Amino acid sequence: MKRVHISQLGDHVGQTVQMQGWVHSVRDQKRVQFVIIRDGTGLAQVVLEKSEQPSELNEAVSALTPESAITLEGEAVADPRVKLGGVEVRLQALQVASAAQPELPVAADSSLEKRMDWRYLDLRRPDRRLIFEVQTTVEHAMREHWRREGFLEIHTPKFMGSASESGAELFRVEYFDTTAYLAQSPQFYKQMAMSGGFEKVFEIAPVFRANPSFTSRHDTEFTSVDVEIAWVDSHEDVMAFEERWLHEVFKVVAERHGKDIEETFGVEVVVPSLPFPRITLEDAKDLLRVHDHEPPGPGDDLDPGSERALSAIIKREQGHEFAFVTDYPVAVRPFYHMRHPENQDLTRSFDLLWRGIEITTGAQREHRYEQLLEQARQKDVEIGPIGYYLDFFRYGAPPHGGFGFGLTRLLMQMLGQENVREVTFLYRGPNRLEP
RNA sequence: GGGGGCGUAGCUCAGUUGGUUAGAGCGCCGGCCUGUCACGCCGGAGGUCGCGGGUUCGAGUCCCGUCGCUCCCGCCA
Repeated sequence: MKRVHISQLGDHVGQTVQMQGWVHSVRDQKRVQFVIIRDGTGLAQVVLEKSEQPSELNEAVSALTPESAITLEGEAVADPRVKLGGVEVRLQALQVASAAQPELPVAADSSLEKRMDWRYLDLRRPDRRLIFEVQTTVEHAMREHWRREGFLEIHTPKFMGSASESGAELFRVEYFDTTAYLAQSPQFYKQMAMSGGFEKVFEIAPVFRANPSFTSRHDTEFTSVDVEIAWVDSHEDVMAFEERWLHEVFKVVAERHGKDIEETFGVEVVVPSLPFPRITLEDAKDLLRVHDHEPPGPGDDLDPGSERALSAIIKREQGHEFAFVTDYPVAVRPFYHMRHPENQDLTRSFDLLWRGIEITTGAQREHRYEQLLEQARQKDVEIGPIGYYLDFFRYGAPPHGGFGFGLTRLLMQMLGQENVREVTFLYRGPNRLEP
């Protein structure tokens, strides 16, 4: 007997098949019983006639509780009466692998908190499943693109002896007789790869930030997508890579899931045209003022409200959902961002906004040892603990740049979700360590 | 860390100016129903109104405290 996934059922009409999945619902009538079974590929109707004297199989169907894990066998039959795909399975045998207790603790419309408490039940919903189908496609498309362009994948340590200077707070952990810190970013190590001669590297890995942030787009552990590229002339080369790469990723997602995403979440996956708009931070502030949105003061980064407003303006005026904001002042960037040769107050840096939120921070890095040392001093960065990092630049470091990219923020915007928790397999925040 | 909002049945919520026995929909349990597909119909069970204190003849409702959640700001991806 052939074991089939529900999406393949149509190819097996007339055959006896085995299916495995969860009880989606049971409609137990006088003369006929229906079970809707669900697996990772979809929903299917299972039917069983009932005579005056109910059979053992009838009794077993009557006893099914929603969300029980079952294996069943039956004949796949085409029947135009079946609204669910026109095919149903005439039940012949049923095994309950694991019965669900009656009264589920969550429903699709439950609060986010309750759904997080019972995340495994939440994830069984087909629309939640789609999120992770898309995530898998996104990461795969990213990797394909990287490999085509000769990138190497690296896995950097998550235990560190000192901060990686992202500005975020550090988690301290006991480490034998000393203290270690959880990595906030693979920043220093991907730069080491540059000095290691790898030229182009990427990493998709967790990062940890001890910020007590209570917003819909922050968590204490999240998946960061990191890229670093050698021999760049400026941050422009980094942006050129990122837009090309995202264009490709969006193309793949749109082709493979565009229709499902539109039907399920009501949002269109728009493949962004090249190049993405670019605007300096100061020009962005001017643009906001022209449109009656008061931006933060000189020298300050954009606040979330300004980011939303800027995205909306650029979308309206240029028809583009993305925007690179460039040339941030030294004050709001880490010491290792390279400065503009012609203006020492500005960095060769950028953020990428998509649909109003920041999904990337990037820059050309300062690869000249003396200059880097000087910039660290100017920012009052303690040199001692990062000596190992500074050493990376003592014996021939190529000019390089890169970016960090928030995978969950991308998915949240792509799928019209209002919270990164929805697109995170298991969310970690200031008040959540379980499940 | 600062500010706003919310905690009532398994789930989502309503609950008037403080007033008898706290309600609805969904779900659950039982019965009925000739193919349902959001099945339908009838019946039933189910509550420490987050927790503690106060005001009052009387508190789900008012006051104070506390815990939890959530969103915004700050910080960032």
